[in-house]
Amino acid sequence: MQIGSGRRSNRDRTEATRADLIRAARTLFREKSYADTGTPEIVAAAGVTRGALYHHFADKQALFAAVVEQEAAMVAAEVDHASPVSLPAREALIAGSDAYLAAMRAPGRTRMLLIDGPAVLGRAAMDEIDNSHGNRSLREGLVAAMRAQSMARLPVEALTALLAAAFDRAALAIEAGASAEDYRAVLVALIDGLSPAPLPSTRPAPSR
Amino acid sequence: MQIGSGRRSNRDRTEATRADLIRAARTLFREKSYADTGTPEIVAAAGVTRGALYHHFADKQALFAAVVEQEAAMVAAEVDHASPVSLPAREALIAGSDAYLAAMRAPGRTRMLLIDGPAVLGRAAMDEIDNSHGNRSLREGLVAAMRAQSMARLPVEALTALLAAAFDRAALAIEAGASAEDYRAVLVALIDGLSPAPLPSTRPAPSR
DNA sequence: CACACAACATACAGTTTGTATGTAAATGGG
DNA sequence: CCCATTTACATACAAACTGTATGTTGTGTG
Repeated sequence: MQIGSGRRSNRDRTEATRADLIRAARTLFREKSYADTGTPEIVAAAGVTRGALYHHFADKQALFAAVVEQEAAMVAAEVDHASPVSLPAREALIAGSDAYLAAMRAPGRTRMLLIDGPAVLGRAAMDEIDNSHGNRSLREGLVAAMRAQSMARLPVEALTALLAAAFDRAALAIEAGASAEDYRAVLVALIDGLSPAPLPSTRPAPSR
Repeated sequence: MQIGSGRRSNRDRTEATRADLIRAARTLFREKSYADTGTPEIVAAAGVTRGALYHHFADKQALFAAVVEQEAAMVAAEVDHASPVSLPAREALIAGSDAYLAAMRAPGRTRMLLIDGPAVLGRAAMDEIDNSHGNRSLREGLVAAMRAQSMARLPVEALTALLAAAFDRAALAIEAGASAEDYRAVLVALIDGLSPAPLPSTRPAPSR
């Protein structure tokens, strides 16, 4: 039996090969760094040759970009899934940040998205990817909180970027073995600190 | 005339060559990325051969580490110089963050310290470098603020790391062309938000 | 002064990336 | 249905780079 060996359309071939390449590359980029992963290794894992790679992608960076974009979308999906719109603004933000930290625990994600991504694609490109996927819900959550008067009115882009940066660093620290509770407590404190008036019971988390 | 051509001691030779290599590498690493800078180019700029490089440094990474360490120390020195201990805790923190953002405007510093550094040396190594130079004053400032009751008591390591991450991202955004005022305002808001009670007149400092 | 060693310079081997070329399969018009 | 063209690959090649091994010159030392 030959699995789908008959006459495959060109579009199917392309789709399948691209998917194979991206899948193999994703696995390797999660295990090792971008620099430590060679194209011969990738194509071997994908079961094709380097010719196929360079036919479908301009270069190694382009393949990496495709992988990163997909991975960022996956993270964003997990986060969006976990923070329903029904929650009040502050709780939605905290739920979202918890979901983000949980999603970033998948092995290799932090290095790929937070370390190699900016280094290989540049921070501008990473910002674009982030803004088109993950950061959008964060920014919308912040805008909603501001509208609900539960957050100080601040430049939205800057606030989004800096909170996202804090989330990112927290994810890195937690993967490096730091206390997730500590980082969560500080993140919550940062969020709550942005409330114009102190919330009824904004008891600071106990320092470890 | 031969500049110091006579009999140079071995220690002098080593010192001079290492300095030449680090200087040339620093210039190039500030202009281009780590990946785009080859060792042939570095040694040519330094006026030596690759043999000298690999005699004094284990590999390209080790040279990069030396450059990064020096650059991080320079930044830390500029920051420490600009935030005298006489200021009250909050003002010292803000002065320090301003100084940090100013120091990071030196061309190429953000890429080298915030992008390539973590990617090439790993975030663990970068944390070690940061903690031994720049982050120390930040952490001390935070501890002082907590002691002065002008800041919520939070896990110090986590708070230091997350604020540093926000500073870093602000530096990157500003270099990318974002509004320095916006980012400064958000940073100040984040710092002020950590005060347990709203200060009497926490009027945001006029953005420069 | 001679021997040992440090500080290089040169030569080499192995990999990797991107490109150029070649081949088989698919698409589309007549 | 057939043939020309294009697409999807595979193979071969050239260039560059990194790290190492080897050779040479200068320095310290008994």
